Amino acid sequence: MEQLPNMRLTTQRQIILEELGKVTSHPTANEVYDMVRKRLPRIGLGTVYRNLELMADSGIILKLEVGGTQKRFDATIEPHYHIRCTSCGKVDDIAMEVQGQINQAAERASNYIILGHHVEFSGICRECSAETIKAPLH
Amino acid sequence: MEQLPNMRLTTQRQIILEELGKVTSHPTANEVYDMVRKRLPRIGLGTVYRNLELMADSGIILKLEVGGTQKRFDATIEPHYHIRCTSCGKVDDIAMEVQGQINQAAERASNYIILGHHVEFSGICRECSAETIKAPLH
DNA sequence: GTATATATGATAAGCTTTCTTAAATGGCAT
DNA sequence: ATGCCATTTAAGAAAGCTTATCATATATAC
Repeated sequence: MEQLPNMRLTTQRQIILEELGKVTSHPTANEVYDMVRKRLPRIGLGTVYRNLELMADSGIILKLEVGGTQKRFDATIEPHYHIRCTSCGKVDDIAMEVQGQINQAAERASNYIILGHHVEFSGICRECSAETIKAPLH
Repeated sequence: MEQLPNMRLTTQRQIILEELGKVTSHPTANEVYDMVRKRLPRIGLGTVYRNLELMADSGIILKLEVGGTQKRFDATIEPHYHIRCTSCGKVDDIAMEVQGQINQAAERASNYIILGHHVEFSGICRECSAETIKAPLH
């Protein structure tokens, strides 16, 4: 989780970071790839993955290991929780207080040195619950 | 998350469930495959994946969507939190109280119908922290 | 300017899900 | 019970997502 001393700020990295910062959604690696490719058409998907991973390790961005098929990335690194719609798969930030005190509880309840925690809620978003009401007989 | 009415208890399903119940670790799909194959040598890896997924959807078992490369499965379905060692990747249960009240906080802070939540702590397990002390110059 | 370290893009490999086909099961009317 | 049909399942193949590997290119340090 530390900034590596010899990490260069390449064009690719800069543009990946910029594009990720433009959106408030939590794009998948492939979505980032699509955004970046408009400005760097010759970039490889592997480079996008490698750099998202590296930046997540350095703490510059957040990698969301949430439910669902694909992993997602977030330019906002202030600790915050997420909620995923089990119906459409969308992931939103949730504006609630981070429960810092549960780290101490975890420290007491385990043999681990606690580094942090992440909470993911699951639920049904407003759009999907509206869908369900409109078309309940599918 | 509901038990499907027409879900058969096939031999494959029964043995997958039995083998998963035998261990307290949180095996990956491939580890379950290895265990099951000793009793059903002709079972396909796809069948193991499909059935673990199906049983997780039905609520019979738990699918841990935690960090790391591979997903893990757990026969214990009572709500509980997990902790993952960032050094060796091991996942343990953590014996602390489930914070049910944060679901209400999440309900207030979002437009979602909250179904539940999961907490994953990250930390360094005792074995790995001992390693680090013994060999700090790697 | 040269040596060294790091990054890129292409490719391969690993993990997981989805699709297809064939077999098995359960219900229902003989 | 027997046969028929619709549904469910397994297995294997294929496709999708992610990570690792490799040769080449690029940037940094001296």
